[in-house]
Amino acid sequence: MARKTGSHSEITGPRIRGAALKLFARHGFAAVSMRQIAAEVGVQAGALYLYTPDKETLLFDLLKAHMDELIAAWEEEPKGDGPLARLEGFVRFHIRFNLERTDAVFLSYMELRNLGPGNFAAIEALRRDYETRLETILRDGQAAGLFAAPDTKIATLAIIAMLTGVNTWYREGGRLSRQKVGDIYWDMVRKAVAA
Amino acid sequence: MARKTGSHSEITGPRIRGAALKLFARHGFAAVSMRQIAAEVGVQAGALYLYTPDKETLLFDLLKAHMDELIAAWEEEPKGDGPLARLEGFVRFHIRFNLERTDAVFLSYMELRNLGPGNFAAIEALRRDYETRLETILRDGQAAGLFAAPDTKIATLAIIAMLTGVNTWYREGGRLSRQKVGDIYWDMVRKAVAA
DNA sequence: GATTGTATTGAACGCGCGTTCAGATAATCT
DNA sequence: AGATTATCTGAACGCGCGTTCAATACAATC
Repeated sequence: MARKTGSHSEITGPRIRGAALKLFARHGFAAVSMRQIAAEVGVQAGALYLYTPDKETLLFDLLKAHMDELIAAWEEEPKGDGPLARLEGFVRFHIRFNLERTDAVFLSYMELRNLGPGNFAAIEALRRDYETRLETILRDGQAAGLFAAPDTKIATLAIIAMLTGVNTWYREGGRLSRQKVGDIYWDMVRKAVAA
Repeated sequence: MARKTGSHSEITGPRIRGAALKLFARHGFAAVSMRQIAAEVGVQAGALYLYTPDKETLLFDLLKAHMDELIAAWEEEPKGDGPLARLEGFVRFHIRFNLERTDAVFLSYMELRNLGPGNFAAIEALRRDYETRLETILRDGQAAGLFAAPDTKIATLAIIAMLTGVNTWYREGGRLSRQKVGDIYWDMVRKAVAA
């Protein structure tokens, strides 16, 4: 036996990444075996090595792709006029984007420790890159006298932690719509850094 | 060979829990073997089973003890006069307590998924218990017209996520003292829920 | 319809896993 | 001093791990 009818690498590759993302997020990187991922896709474990050199690289590729997409999506987001509108845009964007990729967000916060030093540094750099975009907004607002955060670096980390926390409790079809969640968090963030 | 001079269960038990806490936090529950824990303590793997029925229970006991201590410590904290002082007390307490137990906090947020349903529910209940204590403060302040959070339940989760985030970046001997960190976060929280 | 190249299988590799338990040793008790 | 009890060792159990690779089946091309 070998390849089944209609199988192609353009299909199997993404399916492997999708299965790995789902299983890693659900059970943790170390708790998921290559055989489980293969079973989810419907191939034998050996076939995975046509698409990744090893298990850690599979994880790294998922994290790297997520961070790249996060930054790219923010770059394509329409920029508001002035720091206040830009901050509102960031708050709503971050919540919206993260709620659409709960597995990848979970992975990014949980499994960095399973990367070797080089891979770890690469993801960390992307994270700092993203954070800097928020901090720039805060500093601009501070300079314009619109904000009065006691420390823009800490405020950046505090806001991101607060917004990312939405993923831990939000459930589709719950008490609040995504729109309303955005409204609530924007209200709190706006006041927290207000002059 | 068997027991070495001066070995006692009152010493080995805590040492096992300490080693497990450190290693689980560092590498993740699934990535740490019973043999590694035993090696850290200086005994053979079999000896661990004098102190825990299995690996998952060892994790559960660590998480349970942490949550119990968190709630007990908050109960013993001097209560401020009125919602505003109580909220300030909570903010400063949460940061201080969590910074003193980084490993346990990390575990509590990362490894819940490695518990069976019953153990998971027990820890979740304790977490909700702790959260309720903050929400009560917010609701009291809201009733007194001191606060104007758009949604006390969400504000509770947002504040806790923001405060717990301190553990991800704070380093001893860094730019900011613990006191200053408390000041900064209290400023942001106070304004975020202000009327 | 034969040839070529790609995608996949299935078996195997050495290794470490969680857990059990009979036996050995040190501390304690009578 | 001798018996008892608490503590720990060391070997073993079956099992699944990540990874490799020759063999193989299919698709595409000629």
